Amino acid sequence: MEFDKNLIGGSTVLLILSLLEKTDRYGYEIIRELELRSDKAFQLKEGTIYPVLHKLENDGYVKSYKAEGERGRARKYYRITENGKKKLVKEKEKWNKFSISVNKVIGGELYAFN
Amino acid sequence: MEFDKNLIGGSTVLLILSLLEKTDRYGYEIIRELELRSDKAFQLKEGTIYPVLHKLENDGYVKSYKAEGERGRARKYYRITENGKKKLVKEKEKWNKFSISVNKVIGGELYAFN
DNA sequence: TAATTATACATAGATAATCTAGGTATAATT
DNA sequence: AATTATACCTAGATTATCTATGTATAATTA
Repeated sequence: MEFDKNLIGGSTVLLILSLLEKTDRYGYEIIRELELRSDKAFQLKEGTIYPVLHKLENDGYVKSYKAEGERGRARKYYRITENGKKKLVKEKEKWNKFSISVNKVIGGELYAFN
Repeated sequence: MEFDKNLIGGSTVLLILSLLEKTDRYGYEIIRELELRSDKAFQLKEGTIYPVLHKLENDGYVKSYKAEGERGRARKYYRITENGKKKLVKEKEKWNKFSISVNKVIGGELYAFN
């Protein structure tokens, strides 16, 4: 496949970086946000998201910092880096090519944002 | 995730059944056809496609039969079954929900068939 | 005519993404 | 005091795809 598993097997990197593009967020929040925005289609597990965030930080695409929340335990916020923004552009391009290709094969409906 | 890995990790089942919906095909042909239709975006390996076809047959979604080709070794054609057609409908629905959700999260462009 | 190439099928083991299942820590609610 | 919600973390299981290799047949090339 031309698409690596980060996209096909997992669009998680694309989704996480997309959220971080607009504002800093913490892991737990990302899960809730994805659930909300996707109408419950995305229900990422904590066991999925935290290792991905660690890898993203390790790869230099995001940078974390600690901050207190109103409730519960202290939060670890993630901010997208310049490299992360470049990565996001590439991931979006891959997703576009991938989804267009799938639609070509399966018959090609039209999908609008709403 | 609501989407099982057959879709997220692999849209192969969706792609293969979509091709078989129109006409019977053999494995090697499916690889070439996907490559062609996707403008080289999909370049499935034989090590991927044959095990998937075997599983699809085992699950009753396709049925195979032998036939001679013009060149090379004898071909093994696959025909989609009634259960396979039902499966395809579900896989398409999942793909639609998935791609719409991704587009909502990443900003929502519009993707047309062409 | 011998070697190579293209076609065509097949499988074992490696790799990697996600999930399961457990754990820790803190504050609010019951 | 116990439970619930928030918030983080990781080890191991599961599974999809790829890598690598092998077999078989016919056409092409040297």
